[in-house]
Amino acid sequence: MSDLHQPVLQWYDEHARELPWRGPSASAWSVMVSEFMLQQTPVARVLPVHEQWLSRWPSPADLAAEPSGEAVRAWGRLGYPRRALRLHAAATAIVQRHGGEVPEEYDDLRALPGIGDYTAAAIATFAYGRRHVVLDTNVRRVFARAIQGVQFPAPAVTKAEREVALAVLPGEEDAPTWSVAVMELGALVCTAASPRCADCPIAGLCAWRSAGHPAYDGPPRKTQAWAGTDRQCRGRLLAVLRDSDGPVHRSRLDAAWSDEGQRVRCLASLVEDGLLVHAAPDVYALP
DNA sequence: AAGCCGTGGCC
DNA sequence: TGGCCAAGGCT
Repeated sequence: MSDLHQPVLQWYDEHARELPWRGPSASAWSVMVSEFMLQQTPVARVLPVHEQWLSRWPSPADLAAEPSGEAVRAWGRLGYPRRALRLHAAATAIVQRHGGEVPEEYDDLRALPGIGDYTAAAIATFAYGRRHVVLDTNVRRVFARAIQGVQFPAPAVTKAEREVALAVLPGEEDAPTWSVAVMELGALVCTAASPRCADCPIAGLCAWRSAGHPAYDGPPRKTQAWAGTDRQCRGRLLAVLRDSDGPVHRSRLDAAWSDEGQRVRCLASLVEDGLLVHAAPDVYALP
Protein backbone atom coordinates (compact mmCIF):
# COMPACT_ATOMS: atom_id res chain seq x y z
CA MET A 1 0.00 0.00 0.00
CA SER A 2 2.65 2.48 0.97
CA ASP A 3 4.19 1.80 -2.44
CA LEU A 4 1.77 4.47 -3.59
CA HIS A 5 3.09 7.23 -1.38
CA GLN A 6 6.39 8.17 -2.97
CA PRO A 7 5.24 8.29 -6.61
CA VAL A 8 2.05 10.19 -5.78
CA LEU A 9 3.83 12.71 -3.55
CA GLN A 10 6.54 13.25 -6.13
CA TRP A 11 4.00 13.65 -8.92
CA TYR A 12 2.17 16.26 -6.83
CA ASP A 13 5.38 18.12 -6.16
CA GLU A 14 5.94 18.42 -9.90
CA HIS A 15 2.40 18.94 -11.18
CA ALA A 16 0.29 20.59 -8.49
CA ARG A 17 -1.69 23.65 -9.51
CA GLU A 18 -1.02 26.78 -7.52
CA LEU A 19 -4.32 27.69 -5.95
CA PRO A 20 -4.95 30.63 -3.59
CA TRP A 21 -6.33 28.44 -0.79
CA ARG A 22 -3.24 26.23 -0.83
CA GLY A 23 0.09 27.02 0.71
CA PRO A 24 1.28 28.47 4.01
CA SER A 25 -0.14 31.96 3.48
CA ALA A 26 -3.76 30.80 3.17
CA SER A 27 -5.87 31.35 6.28
CA ALA A 28 -8.17 28.68 7.68
CA TRP A 29 -11.07 30.89 6.65
CA SER A 30 -9.78 30.96 3.07
CA VAL A 31 -9.61 27.16 3.11
CA MET A 32 -13.12 26.96 4.56
CA VAL A 33 -14.61 29.31 1.96
CA SER A 34 -12.92 27.35 -0.82
CA GLU A 35 -14.27 24.05 0.47
CA PHE A 36 -17.84 25.36 0.52
CA MET A 37 -17.51 26.75 -2.99
CA LEU A 38 -15.88 23.59 -4.32
CA GLN A 39 -18.78 21.39 -3.24
CA GLN A 40 -19.95 20.25 -6.68
CA THR A 41 -18.45 23.26 -8.47
CA PRO A 42 -15.27 23.14 -10.62
CA VAL A 43 -12.10 24.99 -9.57
CA ALA A 44 -12.09 27.29 -12.60
CA ARG A 45 -15.44 28.80 -11.67
CA VAL A 46 -14.61 29.07 -7.97
CA LEU A 47 -11.36 31.02 -8.41
CA PRO A 48 -12.71 34.53 -9.15
CA VAL A 49 -15.55 34.32 -6.64
CA HIS A 50 -13.26 33.06 -3.89
CA GLU A 51 -10.94 36.01 -4.50
CA GLN A 52 -13.83 38.46 -4.23
CA TRP A 53 -15.12 36.87 -1.05
CA LEU A 54 -11.78 36.87 0.73
CA SER A 55 -11.18 40.47 -0.28
CA ARG A 56 -14.60 41.60 0.93
CA TRP A 57 -14.84 39.32 3.97
CA PRO A 58 -11.32 38.51 5.24
CA SER A 59 -12.66 36.83 8.39
CA PRO A 60 -15.79 34.97 9.53
CA ALA A 61 -16.82 38.01 11.58
CA ASP A 62 -16.78 40.22 8.49
CA LEU A 63 -19.24 37.94 6.72
CA ALA A 64 -21.38 37.39 9.80
CA ALA A 65 -21.78 41.16 10.17
CA GLU A 66 -23.73 41.37 6.92
CA PRO A 67 -27.22 40.14 6.01
CA SER A 68 -27.31 36.62 4.56
CA GLY A 69 -28.68 38.08 1.33
CA GLU A 70 -25.32 39.69 0.66
CA ALA A 71 -23.75 36.23 0.73
CA VAL A 72 -26.40 34.94 -1.68
CA ARG A 73 -25.79 37.84 -4.05
CA ALA A 74 -22.01 37.50 -3.91
CA TRP A 75 -22.34 33.77 -4.53
CA GLY A 76 -23.14 34.71 -8.10
CA ARG A 77 -23.69 31.80 -10.42
CA LEU A 78 -21.72 29.15 -8.56
CA GLY A 79 -24.90 27.13 -8.15
CA TYR A 80 -26.55 25.52 -5.12
CA PRO A 81 -27.05 28.94 -3.45
CA ARG A 82 -28.08 27.30 -0.18
CA ARG A 83 -24.34 26.82 0.29
CA ALA A 84 -23.99 30.61 0.55
CA LEU A 85 -26.66 30.64 3.24
CA ARG A 86 -24.96 27.82 5.12
CA LEU A 87 -21.56 29.49 4.88
CA HIS A 88 -23.04 32.67 6.31
CA ALA A 89 -24.69 30.67 9.10
CA ALA A 90 -21.43 28.84 9.78
CA ALA A 91 -19.56 32.15 10.02
CA THR A 92 -22.16 33.38 12.48
CA ALA A 93 -21.78 30.23 14.58
CA ILE A 94 -18.00 30.59 14.51
CA VAL A 95 -18.30 34.09 15.93
CA GLN A 96 -20.76 32.94 18.59
CA ARG A 97 -19.18 29.67 19.62
CA HIS A 98 -15.50 29.87 18.66
CA GLY A 99 -14.47 33.47 19.22
CA GLY A 100 -14.39 34.17 15.50
CA GLU A 101 -11.71 31.56 14.76
CA VAL A 102 -12.38 28.64 12.43
CA PRO A 103 -12.31 25.64 14.80
CA GLU A 104 -9.53 23.09 14.53
CA GLU A 105 -11.31 20.01 15.86
CA TYR A 106 -13.15 17.75 13.44
CA ASP A 107 -16.20 17.45 15.69
CA ASP A 108 -16.50 21.22 16.07
CA LEU A 109 -16.25 21.68 12.31
CA ARG A 110 -18.69 18.85 11.62
CA ALA A 111 -21.27 20.56 13.84
CA LEU A 112 -21.33 23.69 11.68
CA PRO A 113 -24.05 24.14 9.02
CA GLY A 114 -23.02 22.99 5.55
CA ILE A 115 -20.09 20.94 6.82
CA GLY A 116 -20.36 17.19 6.37
CA ASP A 117 -17.79 14.42 6.71
CA TYR A 118 -15.74 15.48 3.72
CA THR A 119 -15.58 19.21 4.43
CA ALA A 120 -14.79 18.75 8.13
CA ALA A 121 -11.91 16.43 7.27
CA ALA A 122 -10.69 18.74 4.52
CA ILE A 123 -10.59 21.86 6.71
CA ALA A 124 -8.97 20.07 9.65
CA THR A 125 -6.41 18.56 7.29
CA PHE A 126 -5.61 21.39 4.90
CA ALA A 127 -5.96 24.34 7.28
CA TYR A 128 -4.53 22.78 10.42
CA GLY A 129 -2.41 19.82 9.34
CA ARG A 130 -4.50 17.30 11.22
CA ARG A 131 -4.75 13.64 10.21
CA HIS A 132 -8.17 12.65 8.90
CA VAL A 133 -9.51 10.49 6.08
CA VAL A 134 -10.42 12.88 3.26
CA LEU A 135 -12.85 11.13 0.93
CA ASP A 136 -14.12 13.22 -1.94
CA THR A 137 -15.19 12.12 -5.39
CA ASN A 138 -11.60 12.29 -6.71
CA VAL A 139 -10.05 10.28 -3.89
CA ARG A 140 -12.82 7.71 -4.08
CA ARG A 141 -12.29 7.23 -7.81
CA VAL A 142 -8.50 6.95 -7.53
CA PHE A 143 -8.76 4.33 -4.77
CA ALA A 144 -11.56 2.47 -6.60
CA ARG A 145 -9.27 2.08 -9.57
CA ALA A 146 -5.79 1.78 -8.10
CA ILE A 147 -6.66 -0.42 -5.14
CA GLN A 148 -10.09 -1.94 -5.65
CA GLY A 149 -9.65 -2.49 -9.39
CA VAL A 150 -13.00 -1.10 -10.53
CA GLN A 151 -13.80 1.82 -12.80
CA PHE A 152 -16.03 3.74 -10.41
CA PRO A 153 -16.75 3.66 -6.66
CA ALA A 154 -20.15 2.73 -5.25
CA PRO A 155 -22.91 5.38 -5.34
CA ALA A 156 -22.39 6.13 -1.63
CA VAL A 157 -19.31 5.92 0.58
CA THR A 158 -18.93 2.44 2.08
CA LYS A 159 -17.26 1.23 5.26
CA ALA A 160 -14.75 -0.68 3.15
CA GLU A 161 -13.75 2.53 1.38
CA ARG A 162 -13.11 4.29 4.67
CA GLU A 163 -11.01 1.36 5.86
CA VAL A 164 -8.93 1.36 2.68
CA ALA A 165 -8.42 5.12 2.86
CA LEU A 166 -7.36 4.88 6.49
CA ALA A 167 -5.03 1.98 5.76
CA VAL A 168 -3.09 4.02 3.18
CA LEU A 169 -3.22 7.31 5.09
CA PRO A 170 0.35 8.22 6.08
CA GLY A 171 1.36 9.66 9.44
CA GLU A 172 0.45 13.20 10.43
CA GLU A 173 3.58 14.61 8.82
CA ASP A 174 2.52 13.55 5.32
CA ALA A 175 -1.26 13.17 5.70
CA PRO A 176 -2.27 16.62 4.38
CA THR A 177 -0.01 16.51 1.33
CA TRP A 178 -1.03 12.93 0.63
CA SER A 179 -4.73 13.77 0.61
CA VAL A 180 -4.41 16.84 -1.56
CA ALA A 181 -2.09 14.93 -3.88
CA VAL A 182 -4.57 12.09 -4.39
CA MET A 183 -7.33 14.62 -4.98
CA GLU A 184 -5.18 16.42 -7.54
CA LEU A 185 -4.33 13.15 -9.26
CA GLY A 186 -8.02 12.37 -9.56
CA ALA A 187 -8.79 15.85 -10.85
CA LEU A 188 -6.02 16.04 -13.45
CA VAL A 189 -5.10 12.47 -14.46
CA CYS A 190 -7.42 9.80 -13.10
CA THR A 191 -10.49 11.60 -14.39
CA ALA A 192 -13.96 10.11 -14.63
CA ALA A 193 -14.51 10.01 -18.37
CA SER A 194 -11.10 9.64 -19.99
CA PRO A 195 -8.26 8.84 -17.58
CA ARG A 196 -4.77 9.71 -18.79
CA CYS A 197 -3.09 6.52 -17.64
CA ALA A 198 0.02 7.32 -19.69
CA ASP A 199 0.66 10.28 -17.37
CA CYS A 200 -0.18 8.46 -14.14
CA PRO A 201 2.61 7.96 -11.58
CA ILE A 202 1.00 4.80 -10.20
CA ALA A 203 -0.15 3.20 -13.46
CA GLY A 204 2.24 0.34 -12.81
CA LEU A 205 0.55 -0.34 -9.47
CA CYS A 206 -3.05 0.20 -10.63
CA ALA A 207 -5.37 -2.78 -10.05
CA TRP A 208 -7.93 -1.54 -12.59
CA ARG A 209 -5.28 -1.19 -15.28
CA SER A 210 -3.78 -4.60 -14.47
CA ALA A 211 -7.22 -6.12 -14.85
CA GLY A 212 -7.55 -4.63 -18.34
CA HIS A 213 -9.78 -1.66 -17.47
CA PRO A 214 -12.99 -3.66 -16.89
CA ALA A 215 -16.15 -1.60 -17.46
CA TYR A 216 -18.29 -0.46 -14.56
CA ASP A 217 -20.90 -3.06 -13.64
CA GLY A 218 -22.48 -1.61 -10.51
CA PRO A 219 -25.95 -0.12 -10.10
CA PRO A 220 -26.86 2.52 -12.71
CA ARG A 221 -25.42 5.90 -11.83
CA LYS A 222 -28.16 8.47 -11.50
CA THR A 223 -28.23 11.40 -13.86
CA GLN A 224 -30.10 14.54 -12.87
CA ALA A 225 -32.97 15.88 -14.91
CA TRP A 226 -32.85 19.60 -15.54
CA ALA A 227 -35.16 21.12 -18.15
CA GLY A 228 -38.45 22.11 -16.59
CA THR A 229 -37.53 21.02 -13.08
CA ASP A 230 -38.05 23.00 -9.90
CA ARG A 231 -34.31 23.47 -9.73
CA GLN A 232 -34.28 25.28 -13.04
CA CYS A 233 -37.28 27.35 -12.01
CA ARG A 234 -35.73 28.28 -8.66
CA GLY A 235 -32.52 29.23 -10.43
CA ARG A 236 -34.36 31.55 -12.80
CA LEU A 237 -36.31 33.22 -10.01
CA LEU A 238 -33.28 33.74 -7.79
CA ALA A 239 -31.28 35.11 -10.73
CA VAL A 240 -33.84 37.92 -11.07
CA LEU A 241 -33.19 38.95 -7.45
CA ARG A 242 -29.44 38.57 -7.76
CA ASP A 243 -29.34 40.76 -10.83
CA SER A 244 -31.45 43.49 -9.25
CA ASP A 245 -30.20 46.13 -6.87
CA GLY A 246 -33.12 45.92 -4.49
CA PRO A 247 -36.54 44.32 -3.98
CA VAL A 248 -38.46 43.32 -7.09
CA HIS A 249 -42.15 43.29 -7.92
CA ARG A 250 -43.80 39.95 -8.52
CA SER A 251 -44.42 40.85 -12.14
CA ARG A 252 -40.69 40.54 -12.76
CA LEU A 253 -40.76 37.03 -11.36
CA ASP A 254 -43.89 36.15 -13.34
CA ALA A 255 -41.97 37.04 -16.50
CA ALA A 256 -39.12 34.73 -15.54
CA TRP A 257 -41.15 31.50 -15.53
CA SER A 258 -44.36 30.87 -17.41
CA ASP A 259 -45.82 27.89 -15.52
CA GLU A 260 -47.74 29.62 -12.74
CA GLY A 261 -48.28 26.62 -10.51
CA GLN A 262 -44.62 25.71 -10.57
CA ARG A 263 -43.56 29.32 -10.15
CA VAL A 264 -45.71 29.78 -7.06
CA ARG A 265 -44.47 26.53 -5.57
CA CYS A 266 -40.82 27.41 -6.18
CA LEU A 267 -41.24 30.91 -4.84
CA ALA A 268 -42.64 29.43 -1.65
CA SER A 269 -39.79 26.95 -1.38
CA LEU A 270 -37.20 29.71 -1.85
CA VAL A 271 -38.82 31.66 0.98
CA GLU A 272 -38.98 28.48 3.06
CA ASP A 273 -35.25 27.92 2.47
CA GLY A 274 -34.44 31.49 3.49
CA LEU A 275 -33.10 32.42 0.05
CA LEU A 276 -35.88 34.97 -0.46
CA VAL A 277 -38.10 37.07 1.79
CA HIS A 278 -41.62 38.27 1.08
CA ALA A 279 -40.87 41.93 1.82
CA ALA A 280 -44.32 43.35 1.12
CA PRO A 281 -47.44 42.39 -0.83
CA ASP A 282 -46.22 41.37 -4.31
CA VAL A 283 -42.64 42.37 -3.41
CA TYR A 284 -39.74 39.97 -2.88
CA ALA A 285 -36.16 40.58 -1.79
CA LEU A 286 -32.97 38.82 -0.82
CA PRO A 287 -32.83 38.21 2.94
C1' DA B 1 -31.52 6.26 2.11
C1' DA B 2 -32.93 7.86 -2.09
C1' DG B 3 -34.00 12.21 -3.92
C1' DC B 4 -33.37 16.92 -4.07
C1' DC B 5 -30.64 21.12 -4.53
C1' DG B 6 -27.70 25.16 -9.67
C1' DT B 7 -24.71 25.97 -13.23
C1' DG B 8 -21.83 25.63 -17.15
C1' DG B 9 -18.19 23.27 -19.79
C1' DC B 10 -16.79 19.31 -22.23
C1' DC B 11 -16.21 15.36 -25.53
C1' DT C 1 -25.94 17.25 -29.61
C1' DG C 2 -26.72 16.15 -25.09
C1' DG C 3 -25.75 13.27 -21.38
C1' DC C 4 -22.10 13.38 -18.10
C1' DC C 5 -19.66 15.51 -14.67
C1' DA C 6 -17.70 18.88 -10.99
C1' DA C 7 -13.16 19.31 -3.67
C1' DG C 8 -21.26 17.38 -1.06
C1' DG C 9 -24.83 18.19 2.32
C1' DC C 10 -29.36 17.65 4.05
C1' DT C 11 -33.63 15.34 4.88
